[in-house]
Amino acid sequence: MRPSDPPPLPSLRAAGMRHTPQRQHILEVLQQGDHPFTVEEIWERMPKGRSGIPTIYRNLERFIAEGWVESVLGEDQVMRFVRCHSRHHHHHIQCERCGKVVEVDGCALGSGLESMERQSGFKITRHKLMLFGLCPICAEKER
Amino acid sequence: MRPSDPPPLPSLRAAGMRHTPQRQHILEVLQQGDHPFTVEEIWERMPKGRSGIPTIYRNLERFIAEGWVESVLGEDQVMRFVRCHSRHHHHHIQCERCGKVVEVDGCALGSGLESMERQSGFKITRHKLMLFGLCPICAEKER
DNA sequence: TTTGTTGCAAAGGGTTTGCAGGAGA
DNA sequence: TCTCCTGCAAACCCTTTGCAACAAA
Repeated sequence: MRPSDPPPLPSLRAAGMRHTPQRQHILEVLQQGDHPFTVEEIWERMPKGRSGIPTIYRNLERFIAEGWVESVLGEDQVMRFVRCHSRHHHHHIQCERCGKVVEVDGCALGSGLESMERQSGFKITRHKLMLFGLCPICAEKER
Repeated sequence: MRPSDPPPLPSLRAAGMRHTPQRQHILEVLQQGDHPFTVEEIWERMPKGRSGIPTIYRNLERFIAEGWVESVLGEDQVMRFVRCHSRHHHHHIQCERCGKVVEVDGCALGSGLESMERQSGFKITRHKLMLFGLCPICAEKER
């Protein structure tokens, strides 16, 4: 579990991007919230002067390409963006009550993949898994 | 594996819907193709007279509510719709080359879920998994 | 100074809504 | 006949594009 160990902000420079306040802010917003944000939510949280929506879209696209951010389509069919803590294979679990998201390293599928390959005859190359449930705090309240 | 055992067309009547040619056709299109279709692709395949796009959206929404159809967002960020063969828990595997989709009954996660629960502290209640790979035919060509 | 970035405005494109006419039962 | 359903057109809304001004290095 890694609910409270934010990774350092990635180096824009190292990824061949110029450092701009807008990029810094987008990453900070995603960094600080522990749940996915819509583009509009990110925009609302941008400091004074409020950057343009297109800037946010353009940068999210680059951050996703770098593996710093991931997009998830919620049940409400709205696209949201989360900061990826790990660059390795991982999955996100979102709390259905408070929206909090944590990352789980590694893959839950394991031998399940082989069984699905046998069943289907397919050679499985990649997958996208989104998990939903109750975080420890909300689970406690539920009882 | 169940690539070629289409379920009977569901009973519109039993679901409280009137039987209309449009509904029949939408279900038939999804039934016959073994891969997800965009709304436009369904529309192109509608017999003579071509129904309206809104009709397709409205009906897909109802079919999804009935569990007859599932929506999947492809890697190209386009929404597609597939016929669900099973009403039980299942996953779809899509061939990255030919687009064919098959269903795998049951769940590949199994004990992986418990491990993720332990790791995260979350109580996992549901998940959405999309698998990609190569179908037997395309895998053969690949070699 | 050079070139990548931003912001604005407008275009784009998929999806939804309102409403009157039409079809199922 | 009574509703439900469809089709059209328009509205919506999220996302992308073009372009000139701006700022990082």
